[in-house]
Amino acid sequence: MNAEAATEAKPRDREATRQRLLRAARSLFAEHGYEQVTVRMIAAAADANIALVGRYFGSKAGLFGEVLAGEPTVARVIEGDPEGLARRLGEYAAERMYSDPESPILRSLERSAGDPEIQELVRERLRNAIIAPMTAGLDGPDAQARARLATAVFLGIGTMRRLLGPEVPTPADVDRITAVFELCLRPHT
Amino acid sequence: MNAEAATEAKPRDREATRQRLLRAARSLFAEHGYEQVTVRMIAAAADANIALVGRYFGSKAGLFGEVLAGEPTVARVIEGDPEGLARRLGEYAAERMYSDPESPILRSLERSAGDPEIQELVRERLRNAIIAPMTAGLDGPDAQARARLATAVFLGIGTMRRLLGPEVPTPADVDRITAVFELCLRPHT
DNA sequence: GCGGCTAGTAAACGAGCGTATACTCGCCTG
DNA sequence: CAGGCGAGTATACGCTCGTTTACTAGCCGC
Repeated sequence: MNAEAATEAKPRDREATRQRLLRAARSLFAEHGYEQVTVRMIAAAADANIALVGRYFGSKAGLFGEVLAGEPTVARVIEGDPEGLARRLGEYAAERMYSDPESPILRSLERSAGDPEIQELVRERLRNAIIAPMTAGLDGPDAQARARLATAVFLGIGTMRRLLGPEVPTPADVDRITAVFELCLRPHT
Repeated sequence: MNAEAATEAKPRDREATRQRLLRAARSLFAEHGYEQVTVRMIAAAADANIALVGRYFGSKAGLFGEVLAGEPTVARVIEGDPEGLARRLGEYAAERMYSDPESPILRSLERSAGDPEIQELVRERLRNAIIAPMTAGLDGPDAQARARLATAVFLGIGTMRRLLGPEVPTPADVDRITAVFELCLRPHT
């Protein structure tokens, strides 16, 4: 009757333990950001030993990198027809402003920037997984600058939500945010 | 001939030392954010003893709070006629994206959020010094939501600049960013 | 001229961190 | 059934952090 089977049985299974650590890390990083999460928290959440983080991922930074790499969350929003991109971004950002049912790792991007190694990981992820595919769907020479601006708005909304707490978005909010994204992404004034 | 007079003479002057610590802290916090700055760094930069931080400001958090309180930087941009607010925000954000000649403490807002006490300070500062005065210049029932969105864009641009490095803003960028702020602040669609 | 208030100093403390090491135990092969 | 490989564990190491304490030394009023 004690805390034996938290989520599922735990036989000696390297891969299963690895996955538990990965899932726990993903959840915690998304919730609190890289710096605020300790390997002890991750190990406890995964019901695993601290040393296994080092054993399976080399280091905390390595684990974070693997979490980032396995994160498909935003691709669904960004890829797809460029026509509805602004709308999808608007809805996603508005919903993110309200409540965060699934925890997207994107949320940790803005607040994980202490260790230079981590900053490099975040930068690369930001470029390759967000700005690059977004730029690919745009026309014009300043496509990257526009994608960058849209990403800035996206991150900023997340930051505000984190700092000030969620706020129920009205349909008007979604429309306004969508319009902002459209303006960011529009080829030229 | 050794490192005696770094910037100015240093007689036993409580107030002067306090100010040196305050200035050093302001600069470092703005550059690296709260978490990344240690009291040892501050004391070294101020050419003062570590213990004085505790003595004069109570704690590192207290020092940060005093730095925040004495920061008039953004008021100049936000206050003034609401007509040109979007333009001023646009120019400031664009310039901030490019280069940061004077170091505004605002930059540390987004990345200083670990300690709950600090988060509370940042939240309060964000509300009182940015959102509230911005809301005051707007009309309509959703004025605060609009100010909040504009602030989100503002912070997001800062975050991007910090993560990806500065990028030379073209006049078109300034215009686009200004248009974004106008859209954020406009009463209704 | 000197005693006491006070600015400034040096050093250490305790806690928390990421990481590494030495060990135990369960399972699977031969 | 015996042996060993590897998953999992307990624990400690080294470091840095913010903070505190005990001390030194300069100025100012009497």
